Order: sequence, then C-alpha cells, then structure tokens
Amino acid sequence: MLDAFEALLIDDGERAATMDATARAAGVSKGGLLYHFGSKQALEEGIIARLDALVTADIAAMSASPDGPVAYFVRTSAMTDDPLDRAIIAVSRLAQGGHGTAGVALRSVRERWADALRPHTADDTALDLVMLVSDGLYYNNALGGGGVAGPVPAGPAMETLIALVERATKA
Amino acid sequence: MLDAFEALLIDDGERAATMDATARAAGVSKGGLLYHFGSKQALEEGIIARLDALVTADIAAMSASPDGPVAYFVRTSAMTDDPLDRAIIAVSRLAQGGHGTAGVALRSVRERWADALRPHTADDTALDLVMLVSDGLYYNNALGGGGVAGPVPAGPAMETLIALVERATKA
DNA sequence: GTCTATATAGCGATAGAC
DNA sequence: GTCTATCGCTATATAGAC
Repeated sequence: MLDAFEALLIDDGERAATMDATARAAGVSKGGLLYHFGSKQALEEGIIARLDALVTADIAAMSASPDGPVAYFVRTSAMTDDPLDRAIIAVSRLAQGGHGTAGVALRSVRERWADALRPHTADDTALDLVMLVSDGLYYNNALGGGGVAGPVPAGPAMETLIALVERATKA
Repeated sequence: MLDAFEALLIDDGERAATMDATARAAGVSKGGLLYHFGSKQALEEGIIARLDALVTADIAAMSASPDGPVAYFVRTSAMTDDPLDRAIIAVSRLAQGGHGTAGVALRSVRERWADALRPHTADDTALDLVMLVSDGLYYNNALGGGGVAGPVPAGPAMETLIALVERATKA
C-alpha cells in the first residue's frame, strides 16, 4: 500500500494520490486501506518513516564506499528507480503540497547527509557545492514526472561531472 | 489576483491555493475572480506566462552583468523575495502537484538559461555544474515554505561559493 | 480483515440579481 | 464588474454487514 501511494505521488503528483486511487492501485477497497492506515496523515507518515530508514542505510553505505563518499553521494543522487530516491521524490511532493512535517523531514535528511560528508570536503564552501549539486539532481528528477528523461547527466557525462566536483571540493 | 495566487502557492502549497482562498486573499469574491480568470487553469497559465516574461528580462540582465553571467546566475538563484524567484517557486509547486504544462514551462525556462550560459563555461560538464548548483539553490528555497531561513549560503558564504564555482567552470 | 454503503465537507464552475 | 446562491463532483472518513 505504501508502494502504491509512493508511485502515485511520483507519477501523478500529490493531487492525484488520494485514498481512493491508492486503494485501487494496491488492489484493495477504500475501507480496507483505512483499516491499516487510519487516516491519510498516517499514510504520509508511513512514507516519511520509510525515507528515514532508507537514509540511515544509505549513509552507512556511503561512508563505506570504495570510491569515497562524495563520488558515491553525487552518483546516487541521479538515480530514479532506486527505493531511496523514489522515497525522497515522494516526500518532496508532499512537502510542496503544503505538508509541514514532510518539509521538516527533508531538511533533517539533508542535514544528516551533510554531517556525514563534512569530514570529506575541504571546507564549508566545498560542502555547500556538493550538497547543492545533489539537490539540483534531485530537483531535476522530481520534475521528470511522467518518466520523461530529464536533463540530468548520465553515464560518462556523470562520471566527468563527479570528477569535476571532486577536484573542486576534495579535502 | 495573480499575486495572491502566487503567495498562496508559495506559503501554503498547491493544495491550499484554491479559487476560494485566492479570491479571499485578493479581496474579491469567487465570482469576481472568475470574471477575470474563467477557470483555475487560466489562473495557472497566468503565472506561467508571468514567469516566462520575467525570465526573458532576467536573461537580458544576466548577459549584461558586469560580474559575468555565471556569477549573476548563481547569486540570483538564492533570492527569495525577488519576483522572478517567487514565480519559479510557484510554478514549481504547480509542477509537483501534477500539472504537466507547468513542468514543461520549467524545463523550457531552464533550457533558455543554459543556452545563455553555455558560451561562458569551459564545456558541457562545467555548464552542468553551474545549472545544478542553481537548481539546488531553488530547490532549497522551495522547501523553505513558511519563510524559515533555509540552509542556503548567504552573504560572504555565497560570494565564496560563487568564486569556487567560477574557478571550476570558467571558459 | 475486507467489503459496501453513507455522512460530511470543500472544490471548481454556473446562473442570475444588482 | 462584482456579488450571492447553488449545482455537481470528489475527497476523507465513518458505520456496519459479512
């Protein structure tokens, strides 16, 4: 059910992610959905909690990455089919729809990433640059909407970008 | 009326920017609002058209900036009270709400900026970096919501960031 | 647990008085 | 031009059968 809600948020926007549509996409009735999630807010808190857990796992993976955390961070910011990136985009949709708690959650997630990256960047300006490039990648993915390929660099272009960012920010 | 609609989108999200709320904020009745804008879609097209006009003016100003277009572009991407930046955030809210035309408009705007900046960057990777930093700044401003100060660098920190970006991307 | 009603409220849009 | 009143639709949520 959370998967269905998430997919609706990503593919059709916040407005279309109704209880009715979520229930239909999950293959249950509205009543059945509301038995598990007593309100729409509970559904929203569900994907926020999922995002939090995925970020915790990602920060662990990032810190252990053989490439170095910065390369890992930038590279994975451009993925679209990853569960983590889907969770971020879904929560971002909620935040832009006016849900305050979603915005707070996104800011907290960003801060956790920044804390993990700070030791690997030359100074605060370098950290700002890395974070902003990542934010930019997410923003463009979020605008993708109907699965249309966005202007985000991919493949070799992405590797060149990572090299440029690393050169500019290396501790 | 467009101002009221824009302010509601920015401050309270797409969900709260209803015809009713817009009319109330503009000091007219729903009927009065619908006399000027025959539908909600007309209201949305109104701010999209306004965004387009503001971007045209901004690209002209950017190209003539004494600092150079890249510095101008990054610096002005972090403003929040500027009419242009407010228009971008408002249209971005619409896009994330599922309005396809708003997403198309944002992509077109981004492409126009990229075309104007391309001659001033070393290569396509450098251009990507500049665009992504700008996108990241907008994204963070968009998450600001209720006017809370975001994690966007300001003042001297912004100037240092601009210097770093210019060093990394100069043609 | 999952379903089919149904209650309640808010949205966009129309009609017609003034 | 601007208003009030109202229609038709859809959203969230509840009640109760199975």
